[in-house]
Amino acid sequence: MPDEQRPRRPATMKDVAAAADVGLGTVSRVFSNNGKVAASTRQRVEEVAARLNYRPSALGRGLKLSTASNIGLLVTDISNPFYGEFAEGLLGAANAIGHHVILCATGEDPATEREYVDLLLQERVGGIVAFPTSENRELWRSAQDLGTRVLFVDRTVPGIEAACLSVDHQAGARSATEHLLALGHRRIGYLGGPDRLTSGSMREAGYRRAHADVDVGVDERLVVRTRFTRETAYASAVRLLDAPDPPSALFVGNNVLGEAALTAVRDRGLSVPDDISLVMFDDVSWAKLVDPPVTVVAQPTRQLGAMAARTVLTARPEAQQLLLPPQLVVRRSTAAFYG
Amino acid sequence: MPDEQRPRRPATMKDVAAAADVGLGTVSRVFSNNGKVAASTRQRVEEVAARLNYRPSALGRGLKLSTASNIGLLVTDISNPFYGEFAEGLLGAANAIGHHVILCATGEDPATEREYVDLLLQERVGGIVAFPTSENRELWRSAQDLGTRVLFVDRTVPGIEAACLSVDHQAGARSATEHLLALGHRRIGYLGGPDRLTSGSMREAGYRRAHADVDVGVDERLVVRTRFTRETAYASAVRLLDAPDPPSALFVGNNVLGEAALTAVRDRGLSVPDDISLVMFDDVSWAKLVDPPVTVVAQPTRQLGAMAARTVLTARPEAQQLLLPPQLVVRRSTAAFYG
DNA sequence: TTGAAAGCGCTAACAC
DNA sequence: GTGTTAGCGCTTTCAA
Repeated sequence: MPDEQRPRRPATMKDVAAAADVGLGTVSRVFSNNGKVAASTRQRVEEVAARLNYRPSALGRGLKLSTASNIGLLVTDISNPFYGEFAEGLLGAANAIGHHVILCATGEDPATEREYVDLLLQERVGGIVAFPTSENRELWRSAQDLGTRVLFVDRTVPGIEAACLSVDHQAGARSATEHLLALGHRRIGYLGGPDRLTSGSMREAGYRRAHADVDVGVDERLVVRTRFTRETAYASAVRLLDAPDPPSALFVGNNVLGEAALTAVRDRGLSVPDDISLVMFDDVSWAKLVDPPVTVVAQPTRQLGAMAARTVLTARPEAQQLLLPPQLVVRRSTAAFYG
Repeated sequence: MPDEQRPRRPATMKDVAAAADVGLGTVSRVFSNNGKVAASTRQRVEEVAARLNYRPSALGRGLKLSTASNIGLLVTDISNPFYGEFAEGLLGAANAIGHHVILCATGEDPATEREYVDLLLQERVGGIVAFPTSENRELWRSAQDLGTRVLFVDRTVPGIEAACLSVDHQAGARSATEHLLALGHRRIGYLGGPDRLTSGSMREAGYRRAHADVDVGVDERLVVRTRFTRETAYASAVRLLDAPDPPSALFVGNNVLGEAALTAVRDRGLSVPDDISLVMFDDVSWAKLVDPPVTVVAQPTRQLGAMAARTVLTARPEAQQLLLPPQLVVRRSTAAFYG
């Protein structure tokens, strides 16, 4: 008995055409679903194709149409649950319109970003959905010049006109801060990301705006910006808590920072919300799981992802802004302050 | 002043060749880095290419070589932090060897899985790394017949010989259960996934094995299998806790189940570990954040992902098993039981 | 070391 | 309705 036959070479359209005794065009019409094909012919072709284990090559098709039908997703860290949620939403919507998603994680590193975008451009993706570092202006311009749709999420790149999808960070931060101010807090710490990032600076602006609205001054020693790594975030949180005249409340800019802050608070032996109130941007699963559950600014993360998938392929370079409202979810990590 | 020039059509190798006044082959040699090219020629070509904003088309290249240099990753839910960690590890390693990753999420649905694998096959990916549902045998066989490398992770598909990478679920579950038994627990609940999944049945086997080793019987009413959705998991956890003679300890099979169990325990007004001890498979970030921190069986998740990337493209169909050891991390959710 | 040419699998335009 | 054909952008002989 001979070796089981394992075709090294996948069947091509030509093979199918020959086996079904029809022309190449006919097979193409069957699989691309346009043009007329007699029902009987179609059936015969499909049978033959199934027998040959034929799958149309996206490579051949893409080359001919000179575009691949997939989209690139550029996040900073897919193990961050926020990006996980976003990706899940994006994936579902992309699949619904028949597009594959190529995933890239930059780790906030501009060089890695450059490398990945270059590769996506080589793949001739139809569009790129990105949480960009704020660098690489030339690169993004090249991408647009090449005809690749670009949709930024949460952040922008100075000098680049591109569609941008985002939650209203400023409004979210403002409502969180207002919540704390209304509870009587006057010394509210802010732990945020690098202000080079749009989302970070908008959140900080919201925090300041809320203070200004009620004529409370911001103590600059209580405003700390840090990179999104566990170590630096933790160190920054500690610095905030150890300030000479420490804050009675803390507003943290995302879930990674929130983890760090919560850990630091615990390590300090402080209790939430008795010693310090806590509000976090992003409603990740653990916010409800810890004790007390954390008051958060919730983003419609999954919808954001789905919307990105639906938007990116039609994104016009003329800056188009899509702003979704976030929502304050009050839980038990925030309490009234009696000075 | 005329409109800024935005080439609708990306420059091709031919354009570069013409502009640099060399042959097509020469340009190809420059960018594919094989064959000899004079240094001066190379430089000229590179300059011209940069000026034209040229990027080699992966489509053309893939068609010619009849394989795309990317790999498909098929998870069930990328918003699950376990898959996020895994993907992060995979991405890093794949990037290091110059491969793109196409991400797919099945939601444990065989039909969705079929759809995605079909698409990956059409894309002519070099390999597929999958956490498969246990169905679709024919599909996986087709994939292998087409010459696509397949690497299963954590699970297998009946009837398919494929390389499989996994943590030693049985050993992990066993050590978790032994830990509880050593603490004096005799009624240990098990909340696991569907036993159709290899990982689930291995974990259950480990749980049973630990009992057998010390001659403690397993009360079948304390063994509950559930789907990985929040609702069903929560309902199952409640059922376990409300059993007539409830368990004094609980071993849960993954982080989603763990979330559900913890929530159910809280809603029941029980306290951990006084009323019930808890061990979970997967060391996700919130395990350290909740109070008390949860004892877990930690997987080297990121390494698993990196190893998958490095393995998949050489994976031989002859079943090859790679088993990594998990590690019990004792924290404060488990305590001695004094019957 | 370089140029010319064939062809990878597919689509679309055209002829029948 | 269906067959034929000309490329899409690239790699790779084969000559020069």
